[in-house]
Amino acid sequence: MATSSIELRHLRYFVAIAQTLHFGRAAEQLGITQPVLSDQIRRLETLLGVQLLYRTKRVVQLTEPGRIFLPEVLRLLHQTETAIATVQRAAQGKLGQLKIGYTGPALYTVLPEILRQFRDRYPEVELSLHEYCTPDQETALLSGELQLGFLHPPIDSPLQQREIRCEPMVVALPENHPLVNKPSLSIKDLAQESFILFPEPVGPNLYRQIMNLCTEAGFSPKIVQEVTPQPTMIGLVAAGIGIAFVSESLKNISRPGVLYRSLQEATPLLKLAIVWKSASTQASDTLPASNSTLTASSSILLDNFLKLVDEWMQSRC
Amino acid sequence: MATSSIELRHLRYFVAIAQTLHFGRAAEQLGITQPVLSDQIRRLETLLGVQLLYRTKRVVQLTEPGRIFLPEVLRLLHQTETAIATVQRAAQGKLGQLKIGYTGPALYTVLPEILRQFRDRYPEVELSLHEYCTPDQETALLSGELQLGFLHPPIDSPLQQREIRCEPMVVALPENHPLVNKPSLSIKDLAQESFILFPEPVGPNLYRQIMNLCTEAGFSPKIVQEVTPQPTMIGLVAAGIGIAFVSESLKNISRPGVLYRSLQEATPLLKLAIVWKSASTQASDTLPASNSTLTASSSILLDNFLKLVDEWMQSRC
DNA sequence: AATATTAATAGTCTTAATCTATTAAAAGTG
DNA sequence: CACTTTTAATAGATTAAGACTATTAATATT
Repeated sequence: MATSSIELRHLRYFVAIAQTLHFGRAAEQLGITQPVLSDQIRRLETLLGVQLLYRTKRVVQLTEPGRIFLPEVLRLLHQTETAIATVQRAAQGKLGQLKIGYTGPALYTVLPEILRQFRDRYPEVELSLHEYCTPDQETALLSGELQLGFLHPPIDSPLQQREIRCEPMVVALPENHPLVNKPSLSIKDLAQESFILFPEPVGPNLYRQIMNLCTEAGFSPKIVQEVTPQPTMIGLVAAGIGIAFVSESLKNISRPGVLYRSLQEATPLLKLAIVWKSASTQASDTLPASNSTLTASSSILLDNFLKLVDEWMQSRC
Repeated sequence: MATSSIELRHLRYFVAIAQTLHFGRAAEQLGITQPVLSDQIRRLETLLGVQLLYRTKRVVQLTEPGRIFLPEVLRLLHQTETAIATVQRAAQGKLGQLKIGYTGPALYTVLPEILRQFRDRYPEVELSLHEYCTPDQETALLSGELQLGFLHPPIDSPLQQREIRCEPMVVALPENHPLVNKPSLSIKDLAQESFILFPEPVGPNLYRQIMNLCTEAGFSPKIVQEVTPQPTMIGLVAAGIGIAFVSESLKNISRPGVLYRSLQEATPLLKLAIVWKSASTQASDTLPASNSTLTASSSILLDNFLKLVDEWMQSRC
């Protein structure tokens, strides 16, 4: 009883014989002996229930079903090779999907440059980008929804992180504002001002930093508007609604009607870090040798990304 | 040393485990035992050089390459099934290509009806039709260029044939021709007429028949024009160039200005036969038992066509 | 008629796929 | 914390399948 099913071997053998139309030569080509080939082809025909070859002692020909089968099989074998190549490229981190979170400020500083470099090196890796605020990124990273985050420390979750940038906040003023002409600006000068600020949950740490600075200067800031994207904040500043703290890199996006001033004393600092979940979710550190492969299997894509960020930072120093 | 290569079995096993994420259940589903599955998957990973699964003693997960591999493999297995189904349908004569030759007159009688019936029953068989005159069909059938011919016997080649129709030729006359009013028409009445005839090589037998008839009636026909398609001949008759012998079924294509008259005495007969090359090209009749399968492998499509023609003829009696 | 070519057959050997039984590790439970 | 349950890996034996060599039967070709 022939229990076994059709295997790729059978198909490879069939192709060889369909192309040579000669059992002896086909067998030689395949590196097997002729009786084996005869047997295997017969087995294939039995499994299919279809006669593929018309053979006499002298001549071999494809039957009509065989002629129809051949291109199908060729396509199949070709796709098998493609699939194997694909999975091997994926294993090298040249293929796949990387889910990345980022905050608004990250988008105006390092993110574009890093992403561009990564795409240049790994053009077939799909980068799926999601704008999340820092706390949301933390949970998404822990759940595995994101694999890498560009966010603002400190964070307390058990995640790996690496600070990649730290920039001071500056004050954005409408161009006709009286403080524009003051040679040096202090926090105390802002006591009576109307503030445009982001909502607390979007960046609780920075929010606290700003609040503490004001409190130390002896006042509680009057918040007239809470909005999220920094360009929107700048827009409101231009409209004369109030003043705002924005990250220094926002200066690059110059907007008519808005001027930026640094604070002379202590200033809020916006730190940017990349954060990811440690590969050793399980007790992988109990296994001594296979550690590297475990990390690799977890995500080479991530490793490659981190490596690239490292290189990028070194080239900046 | 792992000499063997990747087989469909490995892929089937991988799919099962990728879907269950459980060695035990996947093995059960596959009808094998769990250690076998573990071993085979490990072997697949070795052959690929890629870790597909991340496994602890407790949990099984797909690695990123594994996730990418899965849909490829599913597609591959699906196409394998499709290819198998295709070749099996081809073996039943439901799929394939049949090359058929026909003469002009066949096109105006039985051919359309038979083709339509065949298409209805075997919609996926591609009928490739070629208009050839009788002698050309003979050589094309012998060389294998055509598998079936609709032509006009007799033929002397060693081909199988079956007469499917025999129709008398009628005389096509311009409507203002004096012979139109004669109650019964004889060959002798045509002695002085101008004839429009097909060239001899197109239908040597019929040509000879007509010539003999005229000779017996004591004259040699005056041929004013040799043209091929019968509708063109009718057109020339309508133009008053001469008279013509056409097959009776041409009456169906009524053309203003042309009238048809039968000959009262002996009349040329146009026989139509289907002709094909015998399946026993080799000495297949020396083998007693496997004869049917040999015929089948040669062309079931042809067999099916012949069977249908048989049915069609019986329904006509 | 003789020779060469070719696919099939017979019989043996070896590999590898599979099985059963067991182990090691991890998670849940009283 | 011990105890049970669950799960994948390991070990060893068995069997099936693939592959090899040698031979045969049939058919062209000379």
